[in-house]
Amino acid sequence: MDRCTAKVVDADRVAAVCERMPAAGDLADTADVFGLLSDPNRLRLLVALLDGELCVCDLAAVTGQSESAVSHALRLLRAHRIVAARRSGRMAYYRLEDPHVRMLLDLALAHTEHTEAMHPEREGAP
Amino acid sequence: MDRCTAKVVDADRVAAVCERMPAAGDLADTADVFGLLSDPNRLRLLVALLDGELCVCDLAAVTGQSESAVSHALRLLRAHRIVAARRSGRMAYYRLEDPHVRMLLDLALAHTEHTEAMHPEREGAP
DNA sequence: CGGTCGTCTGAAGAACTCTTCATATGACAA
DNA sequence: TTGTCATATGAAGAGTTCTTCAGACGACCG
Repeated sequence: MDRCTAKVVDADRVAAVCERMPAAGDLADTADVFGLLSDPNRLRLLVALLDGELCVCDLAAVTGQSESAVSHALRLLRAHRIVAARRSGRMAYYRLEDPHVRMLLDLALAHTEHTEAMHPEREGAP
Repeated sequence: MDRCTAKVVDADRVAAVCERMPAAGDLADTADVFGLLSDPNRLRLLVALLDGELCVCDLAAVTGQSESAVSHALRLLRAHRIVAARRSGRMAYYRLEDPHVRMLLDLALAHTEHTEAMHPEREGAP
């Protein structure tokens, strides 16, 4: 409507796709979620939490990161309600809280395990 | 075995989770894919391509980006085999090529459309 | 052939993200 | 209370990613 200002080849398809396009806010939220899953260390943390809760130091051990790094990562994930903490004395046990993210992880991991070697960094047409 | 060096609370769970942890390479690939989906403009491009191919200028129109920005984004996506180009004269028509990514998009969008307002940036425990 | 159009590319600067170090907090033990 | 442990935080630096600009390339039109 208001966008789509410049030259357009297939105006009808463009209009149809604009119709179907989710709201900017929804797209931003979705992109944020993907962004949280886009760091190998955070991904390791989340995968570790797939089978149940773990404390910070065990998460550090499993994922091979410093406890500080783990704490920072968990803070981010907690702020976005992807993990939640249970405190018991001075220990903090984290669990995966967002079922939506769990599904994304399951789907993504199922595929990368089957899809052997999808080497990036190669160009398109020969 | 070799990692998990420092203090550990629940050694058995740590060992079990380490077992189940995917290879570093697989995790890196998965994180890469999520990273490609983590930019709102790239996400818009991919969503636009869900229903079929579009040329670069129409993609620019639909997503409200400059054609240069679209071209850069498509180059990245092409390098990772997520989209593919069909050339016809001086036009380039792009389509979504990776069915795995299509599934991730479908799953993610289905959820954000249902899940009203998942506001980020709020802390965990009160 | 020369001009224009659609697309692609490289380089540069701005903006963001990640890691680390140092320190803070709050719980528990002695 | 004092010390130590598990976790949390802030700030700074290194590294990465995005956007824009300027120009290149090949295809088509005249």
